Amino acid sequence: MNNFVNVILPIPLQQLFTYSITEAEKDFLEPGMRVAVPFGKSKIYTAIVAEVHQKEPTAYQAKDIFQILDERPIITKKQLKHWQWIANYYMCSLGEVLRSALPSTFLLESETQVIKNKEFTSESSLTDDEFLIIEALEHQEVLPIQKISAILDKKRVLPILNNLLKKKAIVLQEEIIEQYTPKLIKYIRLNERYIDQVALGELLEELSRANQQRNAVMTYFSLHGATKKPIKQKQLKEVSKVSPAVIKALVEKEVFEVYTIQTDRVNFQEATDSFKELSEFQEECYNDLNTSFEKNEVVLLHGITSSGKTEIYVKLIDQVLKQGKQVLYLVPEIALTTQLIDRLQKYFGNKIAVFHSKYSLNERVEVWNNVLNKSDKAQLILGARSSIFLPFSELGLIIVDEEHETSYKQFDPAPRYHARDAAIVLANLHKAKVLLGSATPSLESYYNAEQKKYGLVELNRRFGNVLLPEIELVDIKEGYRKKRMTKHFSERLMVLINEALDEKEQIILFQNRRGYSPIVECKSCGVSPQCPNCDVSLTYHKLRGELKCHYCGYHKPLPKICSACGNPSLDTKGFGTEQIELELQELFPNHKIGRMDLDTTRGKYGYHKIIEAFQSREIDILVGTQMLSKGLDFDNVSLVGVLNADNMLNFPDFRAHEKSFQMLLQVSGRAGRAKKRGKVAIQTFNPYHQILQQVTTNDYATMYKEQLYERHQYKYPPILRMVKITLKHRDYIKVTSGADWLYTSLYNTFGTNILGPTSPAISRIRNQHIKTILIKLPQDKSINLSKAVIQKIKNSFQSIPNYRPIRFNVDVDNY
DNA sequence: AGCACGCCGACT
DNA sequence: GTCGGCGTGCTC
Repeated sequence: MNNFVNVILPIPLQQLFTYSITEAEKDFLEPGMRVAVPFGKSKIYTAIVAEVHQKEPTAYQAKDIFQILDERPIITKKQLKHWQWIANYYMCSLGEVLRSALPSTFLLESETQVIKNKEFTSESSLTDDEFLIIEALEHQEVLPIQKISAILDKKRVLPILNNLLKKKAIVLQEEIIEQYTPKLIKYIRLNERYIDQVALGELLEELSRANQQRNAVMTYFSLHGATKKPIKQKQLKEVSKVSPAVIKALVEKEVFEVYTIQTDRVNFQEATDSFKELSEFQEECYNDLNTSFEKNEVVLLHGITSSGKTEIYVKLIDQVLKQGKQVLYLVPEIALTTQLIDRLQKYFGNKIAVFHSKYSLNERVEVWNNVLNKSDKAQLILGARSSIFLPFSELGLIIVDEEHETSYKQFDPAPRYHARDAAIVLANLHKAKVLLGSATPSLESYYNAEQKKYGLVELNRRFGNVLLPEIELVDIKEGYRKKRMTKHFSERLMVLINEALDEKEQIILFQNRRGYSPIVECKSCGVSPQCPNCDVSLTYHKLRGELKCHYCGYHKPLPKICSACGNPSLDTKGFGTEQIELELQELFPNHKIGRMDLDTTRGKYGYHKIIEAFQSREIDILVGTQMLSKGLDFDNVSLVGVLNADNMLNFPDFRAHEKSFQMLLQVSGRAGRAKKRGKVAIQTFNPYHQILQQVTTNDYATMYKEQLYERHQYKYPPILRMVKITLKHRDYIKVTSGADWLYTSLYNTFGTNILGPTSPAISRIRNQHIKTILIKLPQDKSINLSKAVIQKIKNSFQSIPNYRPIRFNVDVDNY
């Protein structure tokens, strides 16, 4: 009987691929294992086994697999089901899901290696390039193709290599490179023969003249006696203060032995704190949640900022861990949650594993393996959106914290999934519960709760009855008209800042734009420098004296004269965080100003440093973009200022109002903790805007009602679902005609439910012209059916030769 | 997606 | 004459 496997390859192709396997391989292979398979002319890829079967393909000859890479599945059956759901729902291939889901370390790829043929001698027959290669191979026997390319400084080296191959001068070989390197730590132990007291006495006697060596041995004993644990070489060196040579000498004398243990790169301490006593309201909320979970799979917890949601989560987590089940705690942006990690770590100690993209690949593999092995170290997983892809075996609870955050949605590349929604499906597969938590729930979740699809629990008290901050709107239209502004600060805001500084309290200022100023404009001719690759104005970054594009990374020095008219009359318009920071330094020279935005938080510990400096009160005023609004608690902040609320409100998106409300309330929540009532000042040109009014009264209910009414009126989610199609190409005419064609074909099925084609606000990025089409999925038809139609139209689109090179992205639930 | 193949214009 | 540009087709 012939045996075959269907495998998922990490490429964006819809189909699975079938390979032939031997009888022995059939007995060994299971879905979820990795195999290395030859693909195309020469490459070897890592694939995941999806199915083992006996159905021989008829249209082609299946190739043999190259190698089995695992002894047991590294992907669980539940994961494979979950992947399938994501691929179907978000209209992408399983291969794309695979690429996102698996740490890239697991995806070994072959690299072609060039090896010299030793029997080859007739070097005279070689061309110059060929000779260079052979010469390089004299020094180093094996060279990857890239190196060859570098040596010759040419891109196309394959023809040359083919000639060498013909002349039998070289051999090619595909090498698979294992990327994961376990971290090994050196330990020291005493040679067995000195366990005997007499032998030990003799040893010490023998070392009586070697003071340092004796010292090292004595230190070993005191360490060993104190901890009874294996002793690291490093530790011994540090405590005894001897040089490495001393230890080496003892090893050579066979007094000490060195051995290595593979360790995890990330280790947490044991738990140090016991759980906090819940307040009366928290306790009540906790009980409500448990009651709600009896009836609902998903419960939405709407708890105002500082209501102590985390403490309630902790109690729920503990309850689930005690049943021996795993808990996934999703957070929007893990790098911002060092405070949360610290807190959870105190309660759960080394049961926590953290998973996010700023971790190194090796660290991610370790977390993956720990989860797969159901290790004690990974009972509670704290992670960003991609942690829904970890190989859980027995998930009991998923917490989605700050459920409304947009960073749960992946926009590029595919799979364009929403981690909250994918988490609910994942929980379903595990029969686990989901808790969505937020102070400002997304309309869709609140709607689902209202429709009784989710349970709903509300928590309206701040912990310790701290009052909600007092929010005032400051009209800056007047201020500007009467020239009463101090740079970008209104009189009122200046008063509040001075008051807070006098009281030695800290201040957070929020401006949702980085750089110095978003537009540079010539006062003589009105021309402003644009990015050559994108359809945007360049942002001025004063510190670096540069004009920068925030979309493609293009940058150049600020020109002295206008490139259009030649006059030295360039001026800046609008302002970003950098300008605010500089203004503050001028206005408050005796206070320390900090800035937190994408530009200052690069690197693994970028955030950490700034947050710590602010927490330890080294910084008095912190200026930042929206990243300030996420999950940070500072106990000495009495004032939060929003410099301009209008650009958010006027953003051209159906969710602009909802998002503004959420962001403003979240930033406001940073004000006034423990001690006293905080103050929030929101500067705006339009203080009568209904959203701003709702923010001042913390009126979620009215905001929800009004926004939902509008969504009904204009048929937007959560009333309807949407799919967004994005077309991109370098040729403007090509995309435009493609978009028109697409509109016409979609019109037959969807009629007026299609919006577009439109050029987005930024219609060209990295020299790619963009067109978008929005499809509102009709309520009266099945969503799957509608998606099938879209898929069919996509296929026809791509079979038109002229449109084939146009990039075609489908984004389901593009919000 | 990646990669080979093949066809065409710009240079040693 | 070759190098390298990119359009086209295919991958079990």
